Amino acid sequence: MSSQVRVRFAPSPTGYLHVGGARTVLFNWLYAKHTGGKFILRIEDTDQDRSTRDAERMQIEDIKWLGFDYDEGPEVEPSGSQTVEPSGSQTVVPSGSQKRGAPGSQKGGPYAPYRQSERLDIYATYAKELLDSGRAYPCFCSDEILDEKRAAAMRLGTVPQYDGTCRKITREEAARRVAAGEKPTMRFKAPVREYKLQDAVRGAVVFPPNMVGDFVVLRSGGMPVYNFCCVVDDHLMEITHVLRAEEHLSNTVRQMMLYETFGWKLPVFAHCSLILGQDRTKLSKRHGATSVHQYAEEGYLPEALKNFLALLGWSSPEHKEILTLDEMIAQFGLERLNKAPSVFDPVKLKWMNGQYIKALPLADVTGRAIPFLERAGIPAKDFDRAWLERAFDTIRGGLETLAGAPKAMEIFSNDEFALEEEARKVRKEAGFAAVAGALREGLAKHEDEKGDAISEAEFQALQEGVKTASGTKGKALFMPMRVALTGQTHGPELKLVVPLLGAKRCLKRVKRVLAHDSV
RNA sequence: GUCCCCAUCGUCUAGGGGCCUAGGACACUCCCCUUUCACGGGAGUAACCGGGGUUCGAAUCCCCGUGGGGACGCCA
Repeated sequence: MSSQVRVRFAPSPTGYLHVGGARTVLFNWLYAKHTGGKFILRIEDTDQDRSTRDAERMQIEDIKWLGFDYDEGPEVEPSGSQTVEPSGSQTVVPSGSQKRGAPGSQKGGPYAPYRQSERLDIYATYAKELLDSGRAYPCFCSDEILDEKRAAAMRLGTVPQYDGTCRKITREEAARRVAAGEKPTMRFKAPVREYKLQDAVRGAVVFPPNMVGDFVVLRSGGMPVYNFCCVVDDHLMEITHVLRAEEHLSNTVRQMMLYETFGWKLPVFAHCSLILGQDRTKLSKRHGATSVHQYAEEGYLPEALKNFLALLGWSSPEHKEILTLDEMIAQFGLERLNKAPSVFDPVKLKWMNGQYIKALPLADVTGRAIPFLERAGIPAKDFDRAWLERAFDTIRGGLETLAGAPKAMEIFSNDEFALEEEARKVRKEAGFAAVAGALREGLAKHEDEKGDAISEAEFQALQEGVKTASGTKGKALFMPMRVALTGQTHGPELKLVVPLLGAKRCLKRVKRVLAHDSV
């Protein structure tokens, strides 16, 4: 039980969830599922200027849209979910019968709260411990002086780091200055020695002595800072593996110092390579679409996005490209994490999304396309569902995103279509009138005798009639019919389109195209 | 600038001393299927950053160089 894997995703709620974050969630989540461990969501909102509840809500929404559930986190209802017992010391309470406040049933999970802004008293305790033991000290240096010194160090070609000026200040003097209204930060006395990290993806990483100076653990307002909270929380929440992006690699030495002074066991660190934009710099907003939300809106499927992201920095031991979630869970491991950074290729994502649109159960994808159709003014919700699915099935093969559905579905939804450029040329061709005319007669006759419904076979028979009546065949027969029926020179097979449209609408369309000026 | 990390087709990657005249996928080109478009199938173009070692043998191991990235915050 105590050896159970516990991983976490710890975003700062300062904006949407971006694809890099999404991949980090994915890897953590996969690892938890793979090992039968727990996946925890922790909100790192100690930067009060930038963190918002709105952003937090958005990120959680995106995480859920992607299909990730978490075992512990803010606002997780404890009943019904298999919440873990802290240190395995509690008895398991049957789900549903837990009382609020009972051990192991706190809101969100046994290590609640999961929002750092709600854990301030915890950090205060540990900060005090550092101060009392002389491992940290108040620092009264102003921003201006610090900035100046940093700039000077850069110019000199050394690592800009705090010079320890305030280490010399006595407790008495510090107390006096605080009483006088000064607001110090609290700095941790960084030990000067080499630190060796055994990283699960990088291998042995050596941080030389003097790599970092005394760093801030408490802001002047008393608010703790990332490196400090992260360590305290990971320890308290019994996180066993820290899977995060490489940008945190050099932070790790600071965190190791903290683990060391508190005498806490280090979790396993796994720093995966970054995702880069086309220009090979860290993927960011200026590279275009980078938020998960944006991809959702553009008609990408969460399955496709997950699959694509999984292959950025990880590869399947079976060398597969298209993997189901279950396959990913079964095959995921830290050993196959790639050290080299990878460039995000939106073209391949698109391709993969198309693969999923084609492969997912028809009823499922059709359902997901409906909002896109509705948004484009196609009242898909009102259509007969079976009919909609059949229609969607004829066009899904050509779709790369769901956002393309409205345009593709127009062939079925819009009887008042305008002729495309190429279609106009076809209409001007000599044989057009004969074919379209024969088609009109055939459709009128069908409607007269058999009504609106027209089967695939019936349409093909009708087509034979048009063929003989117009004396055309092949493309000369086929293109005019397509144009008269759809206004386009391409699209799904007519024998599939016509039965879906019905004789009546087909007739109406042909008549309209035949009346030149109307289109 | 300093420190850390990284280096296989344009991109994602396989490979971890002989199986490599380097495999797959996206993209691109061509062909086939198709009375359209797409889908699908087939073929093709295209890579081990450079230099030194180690070794009978290096894409693979070591060193140096070069290139790229990241970090150097009272951001995370």
